[in-house]
Amino acid sequence: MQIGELARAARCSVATIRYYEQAGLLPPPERTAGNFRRYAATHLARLLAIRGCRALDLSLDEIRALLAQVDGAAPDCGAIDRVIDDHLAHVGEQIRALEHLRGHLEALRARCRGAGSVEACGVMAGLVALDVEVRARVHT
Amino acid sequence: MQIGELARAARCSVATIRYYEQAGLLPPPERTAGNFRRYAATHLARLLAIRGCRALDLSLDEIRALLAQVDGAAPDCGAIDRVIDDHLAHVGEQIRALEHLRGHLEALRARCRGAGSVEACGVMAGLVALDVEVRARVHT
DNA sequence: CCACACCCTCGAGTGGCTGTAGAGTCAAGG
DNA sequence: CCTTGACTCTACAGCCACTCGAGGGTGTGG
Repeated sequence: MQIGELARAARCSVATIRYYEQAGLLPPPERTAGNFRRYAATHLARLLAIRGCRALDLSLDEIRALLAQVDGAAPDCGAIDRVIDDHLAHVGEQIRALEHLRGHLEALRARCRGAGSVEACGVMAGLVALDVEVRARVHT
Repeated sequence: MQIGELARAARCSVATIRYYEQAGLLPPPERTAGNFRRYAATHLARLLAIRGCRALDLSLDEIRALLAQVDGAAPDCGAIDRVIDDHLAHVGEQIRALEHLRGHLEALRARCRGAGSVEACGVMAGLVALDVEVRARVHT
């Protein structure tokens, strides 16, 4: 299987696959005489797992840790669960933060009902007075 | 007011202020004889508005558009509201996506209740079979 | 031999900052 | 006058998870 076929099978771009290889997530495959990458079924399985993790919004670092567990001498199911649990907590936090944010936005929106001029509207004034934490980056 | 004082007043870093200036969000202030930036009250108001927008997770591009409206000859309150509305829709979408994600994570988590070995656990198998769209980037 | 689809590497760009290096400014205290 | 220390300046590199482009090579069908 060459890279384009693998990309189609995993529904990601060719560039992404090469990036994962360089990032140490996907082991370097054999090469043909013409220096093309030639992948085996194991590569597809691993790539699908990586894409599955990405779909769950795990960072590449978290995925690396997971894969290291799987590859390790004594793979531990508990460690995997811990990553999932941590991530679940993290996602819950993000949802809460966004809902908080939505509340602020709605309150701000309610200040203006087509007043016309910016001064009469009050949205800008509301922005200046906003005292919310700037939202935490997704992965930190 | 020099930059450190402004940073404390707006609760952001000095580097962030310089970055906003370079990004064209904050107008370049006067300079002292020693080349230090000297800010006026108008700068603080504008910076607070920018930080308010960032707290609402507006992108710098969106903020630029908002400020251009405010600065323009015929500032239009409707245009401002449209930005807020668009962003509200966007935030709603993000929340929905995250809740969807949480569902998947919980389902995956339920596959393992401390089975012990990775093979028995089934989380990895679930990952490979996951067929979710990789989550859309926040600003695209 | 040519067209065409595919592949290769390398480097730069994205957003919204943060951090570092190396130098300059300024007020207070000795 | 000199030093100390807090503050400031510019310029550049790094973060994440890719994406895009340039400039070339490979492989297959006509």
